Amino acid sequence: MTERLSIQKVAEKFEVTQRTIRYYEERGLIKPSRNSGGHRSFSPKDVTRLGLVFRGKKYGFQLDEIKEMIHLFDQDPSGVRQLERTLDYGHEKLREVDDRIHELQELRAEMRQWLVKFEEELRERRGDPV
Amino acid sequence: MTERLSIQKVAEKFEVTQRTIRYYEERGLIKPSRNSGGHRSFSPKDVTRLGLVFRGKKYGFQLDEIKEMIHLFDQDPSGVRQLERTLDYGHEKLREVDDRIHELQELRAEMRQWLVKFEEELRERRGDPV
DNA sequence: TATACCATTTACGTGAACGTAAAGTTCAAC
DNA sequence: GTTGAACTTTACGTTCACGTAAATGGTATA
Repeated sequence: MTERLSIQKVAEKFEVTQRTIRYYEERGLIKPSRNSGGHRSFSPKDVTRLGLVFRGKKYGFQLDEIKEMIHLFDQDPSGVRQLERTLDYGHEKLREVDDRIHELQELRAEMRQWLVKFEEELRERRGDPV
Repeated sequence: MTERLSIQKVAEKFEVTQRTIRYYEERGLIKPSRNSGGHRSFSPKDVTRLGLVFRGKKYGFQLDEIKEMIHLFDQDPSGVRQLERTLDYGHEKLREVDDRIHELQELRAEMRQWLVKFEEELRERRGDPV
């Protein structure tokens, strides 16, 4: 009794519209199976995969990039060569994520500084003791 | 002799097209001054400001959000009330950045795990010693 | 099996962030 | 002062990630 979900249930789960889910299928990010009547039927694996997609989106990746990444995650490369190529790609993506983190930390530091400066300004105007 | 730049120079500096620069002006993100002939003339301050815009973009913020943020950065709020509101907004934005960093770190951890798994797989197939 | 509510595809619409082309104006160098 | 490159505005075009509507067909329950 594997929990198969309708498109509506999936859409509710991720708080998006059905259109979004269908669009992701259109773009080749997912391929849910169909029942006898042609309705989409989502396996837990399909749902997990969609989770990856939404996470990727949250991080600001494009759908095409996400597509590449999830194909990495769910394919079991046959040969050693293929496995090596896949690993290289994975390391590259990891470095990209590292860079993003680093840049965000720089932005954070800048904002902190700016906030501290303004807080000092506020204390002065209020005449609060330091 | 303050280094005033043409739109072309600025575009080259940031590796974008002139259209992009003009679009940012259209949207109210920058307001470079004009020379007697109506051509845009960018002061160092204008350039710095553009730098903020591109950084914001890199982090995945929308132009409207960036607009709010740079207005925050360069305005000197007059009253204490206004200053407080500005600070609140700043803290909110800082938390958003923190959240993004945290999420990216989670993604990073996942990718690391996945890479380690695949590297083990590769060693096994190669028959390498551990 | 009738009814109400799902789901399906097809296809045109939308906002953000520019691209691109046209027609005219200014600048810089000779 | 003429010429060519750089600049200006105006305005329509494009891609991404969906929104939305229409026409049709499947599903569940009384």
